[in-house]
Amino acid sequence: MLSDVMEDYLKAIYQLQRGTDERIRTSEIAGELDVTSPTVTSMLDKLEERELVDREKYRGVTLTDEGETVALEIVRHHRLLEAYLTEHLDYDWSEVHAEADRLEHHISEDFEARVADALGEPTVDPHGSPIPGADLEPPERPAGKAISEFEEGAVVTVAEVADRDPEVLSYLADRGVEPGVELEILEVAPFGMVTARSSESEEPVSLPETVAHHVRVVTPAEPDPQG
Amino acid sequence: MLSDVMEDYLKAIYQLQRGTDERIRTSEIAGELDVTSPTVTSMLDKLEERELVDREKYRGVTLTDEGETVALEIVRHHRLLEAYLTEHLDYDWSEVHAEADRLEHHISEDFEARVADALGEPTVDPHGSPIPGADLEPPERPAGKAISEFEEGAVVTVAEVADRDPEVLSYLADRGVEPGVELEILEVAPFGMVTARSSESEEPVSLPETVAHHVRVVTPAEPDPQG
DNA sequence: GTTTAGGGTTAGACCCGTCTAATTCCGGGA
DNA sequence: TCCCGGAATTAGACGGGTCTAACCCTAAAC
Repeated sequence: MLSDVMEDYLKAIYQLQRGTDERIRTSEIAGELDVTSPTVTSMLDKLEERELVDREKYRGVTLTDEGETVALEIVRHHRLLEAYLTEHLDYDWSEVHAEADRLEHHISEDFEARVADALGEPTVDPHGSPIPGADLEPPERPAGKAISEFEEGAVVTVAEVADRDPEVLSYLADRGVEPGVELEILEVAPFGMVTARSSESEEPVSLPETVAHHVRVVTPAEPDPQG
Repeated sequence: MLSDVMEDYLKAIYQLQRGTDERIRTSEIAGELDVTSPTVTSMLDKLEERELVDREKYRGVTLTDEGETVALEIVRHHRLLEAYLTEHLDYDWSEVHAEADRLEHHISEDFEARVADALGEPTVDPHGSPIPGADLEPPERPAGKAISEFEEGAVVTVAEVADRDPEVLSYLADRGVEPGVELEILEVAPFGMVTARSSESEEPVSLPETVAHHVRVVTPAEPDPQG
């Protein structure tokens, strides 16, 4: 009987925690959900009360196993919806996020199962992000590394584009940067900007640091390191 | 900027108004939505404030044109979802109502349009209820008449089964009472119970008054009176 | 070891949707 | 016409989720 809002907090904490083992701080959550810090504090009180987060006052929170399970359920809904909308309702890769956000709290278990079935139990969504399984076990770490960690001249394959801004996604899609595409890295500027060329396009793409940060790639030699 | 709850009230008023021109009374809405009368009164204050209902204190409400438009939008969502779930996600006719209720407030205009397109712009849902058009003009009255208004021996075609209880719907579906099926009326008891036999089944079905009330039928001679 | 900047928490308020208890209105029967 | 039962409204409370203003803690700089 968690509210939609509580689920949003748990999901936000999960996303912020992604990859790291760090505690998540009040202000990060506030930024993610676009609310004020006191609002977050009071919600953390409630989540702690329900044993969905572990808390150290003034030092941030971690999800408990139970909290993580709830978050994974929401993430599973979100990513299944993204996949379904893309596959069966002709949505574009760049448009699905907002719709999935609207719906993720409101589908039944039955709906979830039917959608998963219609898609053949997929394990990644259209952005290349892993879809948690029906067992809600925490999935392996995301594939690959941020593109900015590679050197000039490297040839890599896009594994995941985790940005959520439709404008950014359209920009990338227009230039052939999407999961599965091969990229040659042309330049890595000291301030984190990456320039690359997709094998399917003449025009190079420039990815400012904030964007590059969301583009994860694997090398052909190391197709999926799994952590 | 209407809340989900406000939309629920408008939809409830619309459904209760269906067919009639009567004002809808506080207690009817309370019963429909399973809240108390004072709760309804206070919500009616807000809806009146926003000019979504016309109100006469102590005498019930009517939807304004604007209120009706909002209600029609929700009803359109609901019935498109029912049709989509039945057609593309293998839901049974009797199961779709609850899922559509969950989702109807949370789909975008874009989603609505894509679903309508995927279905070929349908005009009735799986229960035979008319789906309001994208223009949100008030649709014609429902087809046909309640089955209890016919006499013994009449042969009629089921146009609509507007009940929402999955148990009732399963009962009817099991005995072949669904839109499009031909029925021979065997008996109409004075207390409103109707017994009939579908052309596809040996067993007659008995419909208690509360169920019969939701089963609307047309005669072959008068296939769709449209009001 | 002190100071201090900046994020975190507490205090207190507000709106929404709901409830129960008390009051008021409406309409039918005498 | 008056009364009365049933329905509607008003009054007041509450929990959820949010805010602003004020205060407090932490950690880094000195």
